[in-house]
Amino acid sequence: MGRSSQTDMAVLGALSIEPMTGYALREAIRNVLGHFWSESFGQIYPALAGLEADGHVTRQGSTRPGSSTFTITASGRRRLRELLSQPIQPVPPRNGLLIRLFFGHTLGVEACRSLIMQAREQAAQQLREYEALAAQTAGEPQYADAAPFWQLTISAGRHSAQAAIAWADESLAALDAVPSA
Amino acid sequence: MGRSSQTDMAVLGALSIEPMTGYALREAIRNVLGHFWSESFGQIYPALAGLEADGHVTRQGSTRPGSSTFTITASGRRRLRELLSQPIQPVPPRNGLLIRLFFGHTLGVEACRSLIMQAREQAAQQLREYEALAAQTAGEPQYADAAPFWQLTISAGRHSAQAAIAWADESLAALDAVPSA
DNA sequence: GCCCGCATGTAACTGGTTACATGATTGT
DNA sequence: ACAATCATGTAACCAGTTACATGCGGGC
Repeated sequence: MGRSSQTDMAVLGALSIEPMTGYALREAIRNVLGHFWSESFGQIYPALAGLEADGHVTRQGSTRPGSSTFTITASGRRRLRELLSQPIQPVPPRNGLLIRLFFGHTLGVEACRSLIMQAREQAAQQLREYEALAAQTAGEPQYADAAPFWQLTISAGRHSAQAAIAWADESLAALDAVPSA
Repeated sequence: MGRSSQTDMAVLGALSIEPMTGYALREAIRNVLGHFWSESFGQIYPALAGLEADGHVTRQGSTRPGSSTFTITASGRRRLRELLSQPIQPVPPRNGLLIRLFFGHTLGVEACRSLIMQAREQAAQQLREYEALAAQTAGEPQYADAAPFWQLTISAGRHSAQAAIAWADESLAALDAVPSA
């Protein structure tokens, strides 16, 4: 199978903004939703095929490779609203950084310090990307009614990156007080 | 199968603090690591069996149900250090809240507002739990050398919850400026 | 005697990733 | 001509969850 309502939601959502090929869809999900969502390659095409069978999307151009774009239908928009309204599926947490720090006494203070610095740099990098993204989003008048919502997601990323940086600085200072084995 | 080095890391880590039964292990992972890690029931026992076969843990008491506790061996501790030193496996993001907000124009302003308020309350609840946890951790002298590291993970949770609250408040204000369809 | 919590395990299923296979188009 | 990129798909595999099956021991 490899088709879940989660994937359907992302695919229909992307197509609700503009019609695309499957390939472009994959790029759009990576580049635009990438900061908070991901779909693997092998899910998008089966999802599109299923959505087409259900009449939620139609295929323009031939079935033959190289040219077909997918367009969302009215029933597809209805389905999208339905999917968006479903309760959020909680994801079981799996934070590779925090579990290593939790066992930091075993891992060693120096390794912990280096992990935290690494995390700090990643967050700083993300922060720069969010700033760029915010500016870019503000400058595209054709998506005026969706833009405020996009800004919410960018703002979430910014807050979380800033929190990560503040935490990292605090933590590095705290580690200085720990006897380094 | 159902056995990954990730699970081994969590199991060995927990047993490095004190010997436990498989059942207690599950509880410990849920209650103590729960804020940033999870292992499902069906993974723990196969992992224990595998670790026993590899000589990383030993079983005290009989094989018969009801009484055996697992203890980490010297080779288990070595293996744990090895696992903790491995590069962090990046988890593909799947944020159910942000993807709904991204398509907020389709979902509707009111539904978005309600999702954000929900998220805010969850974060506030978590914040209270972290405060309690921090106090509790500080008051247990037998784990004195591990406690500073545990505080790091609690601090991470606190920062992230605080960021979520600040973001939610900002976002609710921003939504007031959006024409409510 | 019965139910509940502790304890150990297995089997089936699902969701998701990776790698593979194929071919068209475009630019150098 | 050759490489890179666009494009569509499938098959095999893996990780993780859920539900099921079983039994002991203690309290009501």
